[in-house]
Amino acid sequence: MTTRRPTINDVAERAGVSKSLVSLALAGSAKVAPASRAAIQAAAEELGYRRNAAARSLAERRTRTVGVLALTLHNPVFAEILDGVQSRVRERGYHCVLVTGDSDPLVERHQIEQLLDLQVEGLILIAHRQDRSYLQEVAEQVPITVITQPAEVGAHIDLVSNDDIAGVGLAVDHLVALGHRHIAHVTGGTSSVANTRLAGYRRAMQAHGLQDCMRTQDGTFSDDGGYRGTRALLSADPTVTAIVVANDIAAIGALAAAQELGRSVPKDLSVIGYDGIALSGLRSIDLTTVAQPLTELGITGADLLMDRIAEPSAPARRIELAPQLIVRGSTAPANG
Amino acid sequence: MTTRRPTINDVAERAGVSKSLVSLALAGSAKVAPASRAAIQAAAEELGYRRNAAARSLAERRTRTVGVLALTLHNPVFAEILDGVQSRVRERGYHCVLVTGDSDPLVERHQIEQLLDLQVEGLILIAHRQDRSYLQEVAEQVPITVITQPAEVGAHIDLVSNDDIAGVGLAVDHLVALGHRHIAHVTGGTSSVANTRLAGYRRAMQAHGLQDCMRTQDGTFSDDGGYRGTRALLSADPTVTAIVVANDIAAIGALAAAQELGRSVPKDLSVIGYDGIALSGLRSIDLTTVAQPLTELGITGADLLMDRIAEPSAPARRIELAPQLIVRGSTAPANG
DNA sequence: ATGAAAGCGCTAACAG
DNA sequence: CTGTTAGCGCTTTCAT
Repeated sequence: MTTRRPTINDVAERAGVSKSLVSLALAGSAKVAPASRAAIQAAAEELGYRRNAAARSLAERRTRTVGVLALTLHNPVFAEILDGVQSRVRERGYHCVLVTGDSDPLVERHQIEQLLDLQVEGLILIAHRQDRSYLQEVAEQVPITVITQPAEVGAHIDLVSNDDIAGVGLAVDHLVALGHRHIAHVTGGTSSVANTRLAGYRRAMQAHGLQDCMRTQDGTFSDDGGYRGTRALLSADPTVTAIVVANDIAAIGALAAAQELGRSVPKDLSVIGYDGIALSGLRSIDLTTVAQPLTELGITGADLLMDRIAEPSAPARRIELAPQLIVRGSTAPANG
Repeated sequence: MTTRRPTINDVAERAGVSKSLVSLALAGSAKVAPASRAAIQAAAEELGYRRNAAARSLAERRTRTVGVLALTLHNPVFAEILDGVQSRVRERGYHCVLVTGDSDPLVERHQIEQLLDLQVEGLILIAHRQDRSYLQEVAEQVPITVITQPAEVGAHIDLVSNDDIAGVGLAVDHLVALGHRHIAHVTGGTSSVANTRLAGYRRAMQAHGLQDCMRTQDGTFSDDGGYRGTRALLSADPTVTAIVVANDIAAIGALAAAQELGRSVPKDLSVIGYDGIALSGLRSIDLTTVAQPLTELGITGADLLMDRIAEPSAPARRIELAPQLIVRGSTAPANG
């Protein structure tokens, strides 16, 4: 620990060869004599040698590293997307450096700058908070793939998202099929994701000729937002029999609000979430939800980025994945 | 993006000075003439220059980076600890590289090796799965701080953990005060953390003279583990009136199991969790729990590591933080 | 206050 | 198959 780390020179000296040969051997080249290879391996082993990643990337002029920014680690939805991202990135021979902005655009931007300093070869942004022009600027330096954020993205940026319009449609369809008409929406706030889900709600309600029954209430993507929104909604309008909440975490808050107001779920009130996090399936929560293909979102995002790194001038791709309704115990027929 | 990134030489040329001066100016040295400084700043700006972290660490022979390994990102308990770690590490002028082993010891080890290749100056392990001898070996190369894992740690390794023995004691005390005697424990499995909590349970029960009422059931630290464990327990022994579950996530599973078996919580059965994750406070969960000072655990861990990096030969420190009982709606008087 | 020169540890041609 | 020679982009003496 106190002593200097062994370098490739130390290994070369000990093995009695040149350092280039050590480099070759360590890279697994076929044209190193078995004897030399063995000597080198032994020397490296004995010395506890590990190559210096900084020196390596400097010499190779590439870092084999991609930066990944997740909005927050507190919502498990990101852990699930990250599973996909990390596994695929590693499969393709790159490393991930993971950072969060804790939902704060400034921190987020600072983190992105850090990643850029690290000379990441690409950037994956999972539900970022940056504006289009900044992203565009960054995209000029390094390929970017955005996961989950349909709007706010400029040219040259690859994108994979879930089809939220269709997803919220699934939710509304399900409720309508159960006989509900007074279906309200508790929103996720003002982000582009929240807006898209709101738009999906409006479109679906209209498609069912239910525009006169539309009712929206401001909320956030947090437990508390869902709780407050639902309380306000139910107090102001007791005719509501079903609520589409902007995400699962907020829907869990909605469940609590309903319970406090004496509305039994699903008998008196149906509640439906969005995301499909593992949590929603916990038996004590048992939330009907629209599941995004979370891991696949991550895998696809990683593929997009790695493809672009391999071929930077390829045209930008926009992929939309299909959501899936998971019916659980928080929804039931109206007037049940 | 296609064009080569500007280097310090480009900046120097453009500003009409030597690259050493650029280096000095960028480091904020006072002995750079204001005029040169301005020219350099302007040139850097125009070129969109950012210094290459790899080259820098190579020249400086330090990376200003610490590696952080978290057991998994799926349990939000780690997000909360990480908040503390990251904020303090950054405050002290270092960067974090965050990785997970997804609860798999092999993946975990591979990740640690990666971090070592990156030449991190220190390692923070949050609930790792490595054995003592491997850790010891790594600790010879780089300072290590372990968060949350009381046992399994050798010499020269700093440590901060929650006092789980006392924590489980708090839980048992609370239940005893409510009149419970048949207090069972659903364990977290075989990890050292799980063992410590089990030991805490046994000790507390004995302290109350309740050794004859002790009842333990194998579980895991997951929702499912809590669910299965609780089902098995309740089916085998209906006299149990209260359960201490190994962590919050598993306790949420326990809640569901109780409900399915027709035991109403807290009326017929008290359930208490461990960790104090935000989730446990959600109104629809409302779990009584023993809260660890999660953020503080992270901050303290970061401090320990940074202190040791600054002074490698200081004696190892072991810090234990005090847990705190949070009484919510999942516990109530016995025979209520 | 500024520049020249010497590396940091490694890879990558290029000769043999 | 193996060694020599150049850097990669930056910091850091050491002169001036």
